[in-house]
Amino acid sequence: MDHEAQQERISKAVWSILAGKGIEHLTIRAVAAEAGCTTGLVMHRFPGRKALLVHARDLLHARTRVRVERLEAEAATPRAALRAILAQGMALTEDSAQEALVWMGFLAASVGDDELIALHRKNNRVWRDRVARLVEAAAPDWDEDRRATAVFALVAATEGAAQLACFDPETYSAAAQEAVLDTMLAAYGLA
Amino acid sequence: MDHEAQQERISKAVWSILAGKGIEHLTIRAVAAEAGCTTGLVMHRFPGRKALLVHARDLLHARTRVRVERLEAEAATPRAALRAILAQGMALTEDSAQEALVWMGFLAASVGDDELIALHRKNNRVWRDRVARLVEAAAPDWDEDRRATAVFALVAATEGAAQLACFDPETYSAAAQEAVLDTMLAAYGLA
DNA sequence: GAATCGTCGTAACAGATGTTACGGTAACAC
DNA sequence: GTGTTACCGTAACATCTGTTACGACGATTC
Repeated sequence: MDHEAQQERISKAVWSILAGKGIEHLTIRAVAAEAGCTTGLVMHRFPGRKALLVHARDLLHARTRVRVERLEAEAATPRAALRAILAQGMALTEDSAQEALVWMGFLAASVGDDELIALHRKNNRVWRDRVARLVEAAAPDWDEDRRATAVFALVAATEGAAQLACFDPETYSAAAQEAVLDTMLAAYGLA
Repeated sequence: MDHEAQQERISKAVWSILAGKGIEHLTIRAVAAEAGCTTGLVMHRFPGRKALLVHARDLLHARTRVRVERLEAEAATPRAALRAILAQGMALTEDSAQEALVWMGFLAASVGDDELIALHRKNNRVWRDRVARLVEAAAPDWDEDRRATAVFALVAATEGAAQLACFDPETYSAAAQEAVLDTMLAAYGLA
């Protein structure tokens, strides 16, 4: 009856399949089975397969936004906030490792699709701007080039680390990821 | 007539589709069309679709290996070699941006597939070990933890930067990527 | 109580996909 | 010339996929 709740349940099924089986197995029928409903309901809630991806992506983006905003609000200093939100983006727990897989699924689905690429760019720039804002607060006297480079390095390293870790957690443990984050923040003068 | 040459041509078609249309559009027929042959020939050269992915991946791995070994041989110092091979892994040119997309396609195809994941881990550890060897040569007095963390950071940052860049080259230009690499090497004391 | 509307499950459909089987063709051996 | 073999293109097959259409069921309204 509650359409929004149904959409959310279906989007969670999309995440689950993306993380567990990969984008190649993301079919309407698989989503319906995972969500515990029929393909009919899925198609009544979403106009098509791509809308499924878009909504699941938007929802995940919104979730991480509130999570990150809470971390930011709870942090004592901009530097603590910076570290907290970057750590949140890595694959430190089972859940965040799965999220990294989901993001990768969205990314893989975006190749060759202008609409999804545009969506990715928009969301990713929001993320980068958030990190940039915190870096600016943490080091207000830096010039723009230095800030931009540090932001790029931090965003790239955390994203890359998450990806490496979720495919080879033995080689790249949670402790190793945190060590990377801490040494980078220290090396760039943001610790 | 030359089976190996045919396999290579077909694998290049796989790369092309992976970079241009994404893994979801990687079908036998699309590969055959891209390679300029029939699906019959593709299936005579490869036992199935997954073998297509595996061979294309192995071939790309071998290509980057010889490229990286030449860069390493031509470098004057271990630090120069380190920078050269890491730069090679970023999306600094149109070709390397496409390669980053291809790697992502392989990665996306590996989700939920134990055989492909194992292959990815093996190849990726080879890559990490190569970086580790150069870091060790560049900073022989470091303890193992410090080395491992630096290696992880460098590998993660370059891979992450390549991924960010190939989806949003305006925001993450080649110059910005090189700035990230240089500042990271400097920050970790490896410049 | 009858009509109407929203909700959703079932089934169908057209097209695509991986894979297999078969047939033709050219080179080669004798 | 005839048989044999390797090669590969065509077509078929079963299955899967996204999407659409239709009908049943329940609530609501008059």
